Amino acid sequence: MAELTIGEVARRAGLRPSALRYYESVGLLDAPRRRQTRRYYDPGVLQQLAVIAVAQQAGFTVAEIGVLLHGFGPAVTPSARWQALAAAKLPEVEALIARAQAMKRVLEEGLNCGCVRFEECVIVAGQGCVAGPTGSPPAAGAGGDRATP
Amino acid sequence: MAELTIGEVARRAGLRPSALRYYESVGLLDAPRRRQTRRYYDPGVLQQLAVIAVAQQAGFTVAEIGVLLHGFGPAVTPSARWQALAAAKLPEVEALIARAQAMKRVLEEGLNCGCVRFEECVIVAGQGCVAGPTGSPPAAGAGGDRATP
DNA sequence: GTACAACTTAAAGTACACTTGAAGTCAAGA
DNA sequence: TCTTGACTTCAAGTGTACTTTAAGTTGTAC
Repeated sequence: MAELTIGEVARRAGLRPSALRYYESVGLLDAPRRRQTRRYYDPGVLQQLAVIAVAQQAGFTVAEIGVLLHGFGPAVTPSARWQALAAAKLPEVEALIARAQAMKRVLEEGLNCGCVRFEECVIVAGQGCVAGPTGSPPAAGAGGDRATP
Repeated sequence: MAELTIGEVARRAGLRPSALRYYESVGLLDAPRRRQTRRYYDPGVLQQLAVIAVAQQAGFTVAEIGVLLHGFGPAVTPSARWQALAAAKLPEVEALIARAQAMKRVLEEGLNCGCVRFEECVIVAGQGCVAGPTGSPPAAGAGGDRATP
C-alpha cells in the first residue's frame, strides 16, 4: 500500500480532498504523480501535511508557509527559514494575545457594570465603569481615537 | 456648530465616511437628517460611535453590536443586553487567548530548535523538538488528527 | 455490462467589515 | 460663473482559506 488516493490522504490528515487540491494549487504541496487524471500520493505526504498543520497552528498564513517550505532558495535550511519567520511572527502573536486580553478586560468590566444607559457609563470614555462594583482603572490609552484606517 | 458633515464625523471618530454609511446601512447608526441628499449629524453621534468602538474592542461583531444597541425589544435595558452578550462572548475570547498562547509556544519551540530538516523534528509529531536546547514537553494533544472540517 | 462511488476541472461562493470605483450632484469660495 | 472639493448612490472588490457546485470521467464491485 505505497499509494494513497486523495480521499485516503484527506481522511488520514483530517482534511477534505478540496483542501489538498487547494494546497497543491498554491504550491504548498508538490503535484503527485497521476494515472489518467487521478492523483496518487506517497505516504510521505502525510508528514508534509503535518508540517503544514504545525505551521498553521503557529499562526502562519498559507503564503508564509509557502516561504517556509520553499522560500529563500536551497542554500538556506528549513530550520533557518523557520527561525527567521518565527522571529518575525512572534511579535504579531504577542500583539494578538495582548488584544485578546484587552477584550477580556472590557467584557469583564461590562459584566460588573451597573449603568443603565451606555452614555452614563464611563467605560465608553476608556476609564472603567463608575456605577458598577468594580472600581479598578483599566489599562492606559485615552479613549476617542482609534487606529487610523 | 451643532451640525457635522459625514467627513467631519469620520475625522473625529478616526473612521472613513464609507464606514459611517456602512454602519447606517446595517442599522448600527440611526439615519441622520438630510438637506438635499447630504447627511448632517448631531454631535451625539460621536458618543454612539464610541460605544460601537468599545464593543468592537471587546470582540463583538457588527451583527452582535446591532443586538447590543437595539435587540431584545425596549423592555430590556442596554446594560442587561451588554451583560447577556458579554457572558456569551467571554468564553470565545478566552478560547482565542488560549489559541494564541499555544501559537506562541509553537513559535518559541521552533526558535530554540536545532533540527535541520522538518522531518527529523519531533515538533511535527506534537512532542517538542529533540535536537534543540529546549527539552520541555509541550501541551497535551497527540499529533495526527486536526479538528474535523 | 451496469451501477455507483470516487475522482476530475473551473468557476463561483462563503464570512466579515468595510473600501473602491463610477458617474453624478451639491456647496462654497474666487 | 467657474472651479474645486466634498458629497451622493449602487455595485463590485478586498483578503483569507478554503468549500461548493456543475458537469463530466474513471475505477471497482457485482
